[in-house]
Amino acid sequence: MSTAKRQTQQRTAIVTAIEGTDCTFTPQEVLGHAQRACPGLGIATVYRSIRELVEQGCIQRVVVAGSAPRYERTNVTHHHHFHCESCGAVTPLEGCSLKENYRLPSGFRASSHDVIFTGTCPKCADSEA
Amino acid sequence: MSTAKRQTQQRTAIVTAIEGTDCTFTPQEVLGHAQRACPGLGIATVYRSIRELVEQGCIQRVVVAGSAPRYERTNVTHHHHFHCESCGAVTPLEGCSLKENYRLPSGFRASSHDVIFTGTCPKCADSEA
DNA sequence: CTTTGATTGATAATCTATTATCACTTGATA
DNA sequence: TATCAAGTGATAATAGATTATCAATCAAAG
Repeated sequence: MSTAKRQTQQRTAIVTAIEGTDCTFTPQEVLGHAQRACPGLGIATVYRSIRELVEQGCIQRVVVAGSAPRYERTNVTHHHHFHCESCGAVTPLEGCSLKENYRLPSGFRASSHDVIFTGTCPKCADSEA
Repeated sequence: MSTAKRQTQQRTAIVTAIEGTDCTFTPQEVLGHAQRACPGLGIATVYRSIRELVEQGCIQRVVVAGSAPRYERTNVTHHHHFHCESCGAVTPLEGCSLKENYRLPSGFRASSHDVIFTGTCPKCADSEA
């Protein structure tokens, strides 16, 4: 996963941070992780790299509930998401929960689909109990 | 569906406009429809009424792709959405396309779920051809 | 019909995400 | 190593959605 012509500490740190995520991420989260390897890193550079990676098709924007816009690597297997209303975490759910034989009404052509479950994650369910 | 104490032309027009939608709507769309019955209507009043209706549980916020935030009546039968990348329209899809026997990993408790198909709607597919 | 506080419209303000600007820094090449 | 355009950080600017403000209006009650 390369972002552009020059290899800079910043880009390396950003790409490494993104590759380290297990699911979706926000620009702010990337900033936080990448700053460990690259302390002075600024948010503008994160946005620049994210835009490049989107243009390259390495990552894509995904929409999860009312939270801030998120991105996700495209080189991951098909999966869906669980959004915890309590802690805000977005967790990947393996596999696809759609009916195998589901068909859209005639005329509709879907290039992709998303399934988002909303509720309470195990961690928050425990702390509530 | 009432919104508050006084019955005003504005609230009536807004509620009527919302009841007339077949699926999701944005504040701007409500403004446009309600202004037919109530010409001077301002966007602030639409936002005020929408907030009241959300607090009353009559409508809820839904998230559809990268489009502006949308709302939807809660008194509709369970369904999902198709988002046309070409024209931006959001169309309701009857029924539920999830596997009947689908179970979340242990520990997760979902209070709701959303399925969003993205692609081309019949209208746009026709005009492309 | 008068009163009065709820409601409204216009618009300024706010909030958050994202982009543009620009002087300074630095990777890659000669 | 010297050069120089790509890249960067700080921050101002932008954009869009939503909320706050406030004087004017109006529904409802007497």
